[in-house]
Amino acid sequence: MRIATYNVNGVNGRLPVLLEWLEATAPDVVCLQELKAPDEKFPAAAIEQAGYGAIWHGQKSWNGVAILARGGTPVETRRGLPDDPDPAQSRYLEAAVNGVVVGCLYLPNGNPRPGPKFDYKLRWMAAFEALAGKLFDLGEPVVLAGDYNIIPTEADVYKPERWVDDALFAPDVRAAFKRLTDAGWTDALRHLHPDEQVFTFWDYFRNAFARDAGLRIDHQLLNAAAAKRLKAAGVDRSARGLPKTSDHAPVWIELK
DNA sequence: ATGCCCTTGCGTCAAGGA
Repeated sequence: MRIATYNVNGVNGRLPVLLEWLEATAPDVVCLQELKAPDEKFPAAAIEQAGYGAIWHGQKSWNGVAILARGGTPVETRRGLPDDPDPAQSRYLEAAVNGVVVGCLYLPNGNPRPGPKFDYKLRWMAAFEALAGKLFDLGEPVVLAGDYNIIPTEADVYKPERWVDDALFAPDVRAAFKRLTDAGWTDALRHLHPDEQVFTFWDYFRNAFARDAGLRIDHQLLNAAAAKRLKAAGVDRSARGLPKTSDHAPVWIELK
């Protein structure tokens, strides 16, 4: 079972890229972030045509998350975080697919720091951490996949010194991510590629992708039941090179 | 220290992203 997460940066603007990638790689489950579309503008027909059932949690202009299942339909288990600090922002959706619980998240960016946006990021992370605590011991495999907007360590950014004041690399943000892995959640990509430089995002500025000036901010955290089944993980870098593409690349894991 | 690029929205600029 292959589970992918992909911040599409506008599901309608990137629809040709999304469909090309689905066709080329055929993941079993896909978590999408940054739909930037209200519910009624989610391209459900085109996605169904590609062979995927879907559930989505949209919002006008910003945010928005969706879960796709190849040849089926995800069974929704949660919409929004419990104690969400701002329920108007669509950033969390959760579903069961073939016995695996998949949480799809779009964690707030938090810039500029300090400020209200950074405070919101911290509050959102606290609510997410509380939910993760409940999900870990569910008994079934759980995968929390999405755009975390967190650079976990200096190894996850092309030039750490440039990012010391950024909300993605802030000490309390990195500490929150470390608390999750210390609690037993497995950072799938880093677990299988401990010494490799692996990026999932390259900004549109300064020809960043061509220079490989990237960040690793899209993650899949696995509870113990899911980690036992982890076989492989990787980044579909080729999608980042397509015309009119997202600034993120899809990240995938393979579970036995 | 700042802009770079790219998206959406009632829109020909602003705001958000990371």
